[in-house]
Amino acid sequence: MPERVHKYLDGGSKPMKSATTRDNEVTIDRLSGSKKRKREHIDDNLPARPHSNAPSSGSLASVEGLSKGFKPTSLTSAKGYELQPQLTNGSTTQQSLPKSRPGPNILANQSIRSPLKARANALWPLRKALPVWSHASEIRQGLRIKDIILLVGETGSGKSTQVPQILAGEPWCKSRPVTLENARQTVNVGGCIAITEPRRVAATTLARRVAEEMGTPLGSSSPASKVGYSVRFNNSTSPCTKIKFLTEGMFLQEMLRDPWLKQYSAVIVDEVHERGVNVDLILGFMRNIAAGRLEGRGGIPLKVAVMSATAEMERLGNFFEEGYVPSSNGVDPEENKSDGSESEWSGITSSDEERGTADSQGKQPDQLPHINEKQPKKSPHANGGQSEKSCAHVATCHIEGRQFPVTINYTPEPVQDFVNAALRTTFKIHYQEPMPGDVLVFLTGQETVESLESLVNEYALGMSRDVPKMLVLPLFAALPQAAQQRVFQPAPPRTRKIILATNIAETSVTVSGVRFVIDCGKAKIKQFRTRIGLDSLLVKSISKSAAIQRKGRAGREAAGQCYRLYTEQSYLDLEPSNTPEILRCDLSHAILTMKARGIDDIINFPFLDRPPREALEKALMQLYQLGALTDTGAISEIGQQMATLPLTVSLGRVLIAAAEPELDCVSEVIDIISCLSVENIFLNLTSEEKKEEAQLARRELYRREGDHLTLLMTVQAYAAENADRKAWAERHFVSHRAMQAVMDVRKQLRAQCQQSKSLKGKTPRQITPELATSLLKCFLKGFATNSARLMPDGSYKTIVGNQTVAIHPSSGLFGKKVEAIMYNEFVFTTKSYARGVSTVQMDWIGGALGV
DNA sequence: GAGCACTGC
Repeated sequence: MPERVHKYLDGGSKPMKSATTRDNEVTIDRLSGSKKRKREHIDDNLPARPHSNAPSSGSLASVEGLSKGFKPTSLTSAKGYELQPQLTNGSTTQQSLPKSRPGPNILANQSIRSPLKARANALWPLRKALPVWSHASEIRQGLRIKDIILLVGETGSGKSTQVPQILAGEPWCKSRPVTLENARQTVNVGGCIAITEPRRVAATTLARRVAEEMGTPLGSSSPASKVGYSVRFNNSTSPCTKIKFLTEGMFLQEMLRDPWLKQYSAVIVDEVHERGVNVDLILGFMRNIAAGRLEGRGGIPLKVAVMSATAEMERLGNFFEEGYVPSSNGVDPEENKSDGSESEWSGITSSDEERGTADSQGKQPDQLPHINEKQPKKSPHANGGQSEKSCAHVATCHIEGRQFPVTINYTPEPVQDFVNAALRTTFKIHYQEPMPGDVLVFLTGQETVESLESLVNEYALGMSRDVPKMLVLPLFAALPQAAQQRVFQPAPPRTRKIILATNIAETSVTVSGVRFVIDCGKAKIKQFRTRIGLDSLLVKSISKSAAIQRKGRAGREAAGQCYRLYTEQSYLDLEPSNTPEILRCDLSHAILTMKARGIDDIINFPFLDRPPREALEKALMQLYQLGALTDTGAISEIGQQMATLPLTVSLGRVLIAAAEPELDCVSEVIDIISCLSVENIFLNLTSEEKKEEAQLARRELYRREGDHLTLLMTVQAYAAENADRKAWAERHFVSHRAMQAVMDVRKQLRAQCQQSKSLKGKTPRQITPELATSLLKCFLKGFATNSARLMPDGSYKTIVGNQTVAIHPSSGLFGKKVEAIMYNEFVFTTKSYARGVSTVQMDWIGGALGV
């Protein structure tokens, strides 16, 4: 049953009328009722096209002044904190104080001496009003008694900023000297709290905010700073850091140096519901440490807080409880009896095992025999046994969020063309809903965003002059930074912003001012097919939790509305949550990460969601072939080196090979690898004219050996440009933003290779054919299995697997026929493509494969 | 003659 929409102007008595609708009641079923119609048709909800003669009848009473209360928008992080202009240079929080912020008079005397403290005091009432504060003692108490707490907190509960501060003053949160079992030396354990975040912006903005709230300088700006952060390319901590925000990747990197996390008393794992690969690894490591013997920490417990926005409490709870269950085999009898709780937990364990098996069977019909999940635990640590036997090891706490209600509208019939449906809904909202209130449309990709953009703009030209204007703003990751920023700028008066976004707006970016969300119900999702080593990127239905997340974007500042361009039944049929990334990606990097941190038995690692055995074995095999693992499956010296590199396993292997004396091309390989690990550096041009122009401009960069050498030429030319690199990039139709990222990665890799002595300071060399050959042979050390040969019919077939593969049109070798090719990526879109392609000789491939 | 959602070290 479609919801009827009655909307009236703020404070006005007249119904808001659509310029072309006949009455003030509009049902959304018009959306689908006209699905067969061509877009050219002038729908009831659409204004006349400019070239059409249809008069735009109807009037909008008193639209003047509707935008009066319009709230200027600002760039906010995923956490909703305003990003101050000084964001990137990261200092002087006091300068970024908005002048309008009322300072409390009672603190006036202090504020003269310490602006930091004054600011902190001013923020105090805001903090106290956060929903999380009513749970502060519950959280403290939970972690005093137990070592693990699960916090489910909806958006706006304040958990990411407050929980670290709530815990920082706890008696267990201090540095203590201990003597380790095997070593005689005394080390300090604990004192600091780590908070992991999936994204860099979140880590830096949260750190800045918490520093402000605590009245302490941020990070490395002062040796007395208590709050810091650590993200790639930017580490800002002090000797006094007590609370440290890290990206998940950085945290795993720290674990490489210290698997026992000795500097930390607690680890807070934030945004667990997003379920990236890294967070799954962290959860497994945390379970092993928290429930283990803590021998590497001198017996001092590691407190763990797991924070999630969705209530997967039960699963997470079971997951951690299982860590304490002594496995029935391989455990000392003496230790077994020390814990009487085994039988109590067996119920939880088996039910979870059943569910886990059922889950995986849904996707993989012929599953291998069930693998025992339980780690062979030697004994629960000291705290576990002494508290009440009936009490579990995991505390839980539910924190309510702060979200305004959002009305949901479904279509009565399935929608075929969601771009068309989104177009109609956008105008329907624009005509019927009062200002202010921006519209956020979730689409699948650049293509759908751009096509809706031109459609909306086209129809908007035909709107009556009484109607507020529309400002259409595309938003996707590949969009140049300046264009992305437009989304955050306030709209001109009497203008409604229509933001057309990919799922970048679901988590990474928050736009304020949005009161209407249109959700097409689809997204592009990447899936790795283990058997053929192929990555595919396909449009799929989103999950229920993603639909809820999208809906929530309408209710952040006021009550809002969400228009789902699908039926209620389709919503009910959606998968409950996103498939965790670990079940749909290449596992080689994850496994190398585990091996390098001392996990020998991958099959028995505690995965929250266990990848199919086939995927694990495939990844182990790849690592073995690359020389990262020995015959026994232990990590090799090469594997250890690879794990420290911020690269995929294949690229890491190439970089290590480059230092071999007979190849000796580290500097050049770094240049190429930096490009391959960054988004496309060549601008995607749409018009034929521009394309030809670009081809001409890039001619001096082009190398006939293929894309690898072309990238090298480009980096060298860019790096040699000392006058104006931006202008250079523009002249050559190269993305300046991408090149800046390339230079960051290049700098990091060069520093790392200088440290390991594999890179000696050398000036750039002339790229001779001999050097080119060395480089390509070097890349084959990591990519021999990514190679294909030319068949008599002119197609290419992969050497391993005999799959047909075509050279991607973005490659310089597109349409060329050569003996054999090596490629960086094997992707499926409309068909199987090789991207990042160079020509190689068959005997090189044979040599690299060891045939 | 195609087209790439989004993170991260």
